[in-house]
Amino acid sequence: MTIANRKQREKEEMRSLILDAARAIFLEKGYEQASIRAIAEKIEYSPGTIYLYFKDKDEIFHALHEEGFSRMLKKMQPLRHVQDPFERLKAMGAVYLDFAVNNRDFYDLMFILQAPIKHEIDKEDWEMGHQTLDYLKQILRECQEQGRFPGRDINYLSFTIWSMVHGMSALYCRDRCKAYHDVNLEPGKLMENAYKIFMSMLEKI
Amino acid sequence: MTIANRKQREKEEMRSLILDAARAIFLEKGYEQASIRAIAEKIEYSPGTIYLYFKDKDEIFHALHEEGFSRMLKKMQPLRHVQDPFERLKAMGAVYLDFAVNNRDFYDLMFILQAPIKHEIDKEDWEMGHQTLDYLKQILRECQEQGRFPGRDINYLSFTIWSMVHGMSALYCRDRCKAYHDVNLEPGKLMENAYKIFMSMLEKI
DNA sequence: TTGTTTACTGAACACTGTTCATTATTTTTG
DNA sequence: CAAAAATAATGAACAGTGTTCAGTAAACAA
Repeated sequence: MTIANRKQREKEEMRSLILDAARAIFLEKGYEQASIRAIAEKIEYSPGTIYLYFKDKDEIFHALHEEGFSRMLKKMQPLRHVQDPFERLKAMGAVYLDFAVNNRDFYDLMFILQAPIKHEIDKEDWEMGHQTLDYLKQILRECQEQGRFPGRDINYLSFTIWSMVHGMSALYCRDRCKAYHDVNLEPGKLMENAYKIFMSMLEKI
Repeated sequence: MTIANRKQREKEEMRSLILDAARAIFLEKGYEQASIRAIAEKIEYSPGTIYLYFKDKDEIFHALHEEGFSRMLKKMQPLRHVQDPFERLKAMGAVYLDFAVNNRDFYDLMFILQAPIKHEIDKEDWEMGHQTLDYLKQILRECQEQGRFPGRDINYLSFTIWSMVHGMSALYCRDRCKAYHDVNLEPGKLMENAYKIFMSMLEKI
């Protein structure tokens, strides 16, 4: 069975070779500007070869999409050690924003780009997205058990919070923070302080 | 001078003929999917003609971008009649969200798409965007004069609020509200209730 | 009517994602 | 080991894209 094993391994190696090149190009140029030919050239194969490992451009995209969520989830792991649920909530938002700022193109790919989302966000494929959202809801439930957010619906509340942090991230990713350049405010400072305001609002809700 | 006048008029008519076709196609297919050839075919001219009236695809995009802001600003006009600044703030957010939901593709074009934004958001071109943002800041200042938002920085506070409503709008435009489909929550209901929560948070800040 | 300016055309260029007959390599079989 | 079968990789081709530009047609001025 060693030969079949090797074939299998080589197939996977080729896939990740393509993905490595694709990641670099996708994250640098964006979805539309990244071309299959550029990916092929980077790994020194012909364009046609890529289609032996991926059905189409969207499938490559989708693989990176999953990788993004996997990375984000990994960054959220340490949160489990934060005892107080409200502190954990605050930390989660901070991790989220940190991820968006430091993995700008991954974030864009995961939450802004339209491409592979069309028919899969309500299916199993959106797994890790749901996982993250469920984790947020769980924290909110724990907060409520401690008396916070009295009478608030967890679904609406989670959407409120998600919208807030996504809003900042999306304005950042798509360069709309520049609207504050005239008052000499960098995106980082802007986001940090806006997040502080939002958290102090959550405390008093 | 009547002949030069007519020429001028015809030039403008041609421009808006192109823009009408472009608007329909841009808003239906999105920026990348909309092709110059499709626009040309719609108005029954050759593709080359379009380049006699617009420098490139981005310039067409930019014209629609401006039109979007102009439309949004128009919808905000009635707000001037709302006396209480906090009520005006609430109404402004509602108008913003309403615009995003009912002019989804315009909103996308104005606040999410990257295309023509690159080098102009900090110049005069972003005029109407700044105008809208300044209006928000003005309302917040009036709120503060009435004792609301004590000690809060207007810039950070405005970014907090913008992020929140943009977050919902962006999640809506890019279909991420589907994450709540499993709990039978429509985007409309989601946004309405999340906005209520956010407003009640602003009241208690 | 002639000459000149203006408006428009559509073929061409360099790109894109994707397919597929052809070629090259590797593995299996005789 | 040689031949046959299976697998892998190619790159030309197709239909599409934004954009340019030599050439043509129409409108204007003399």
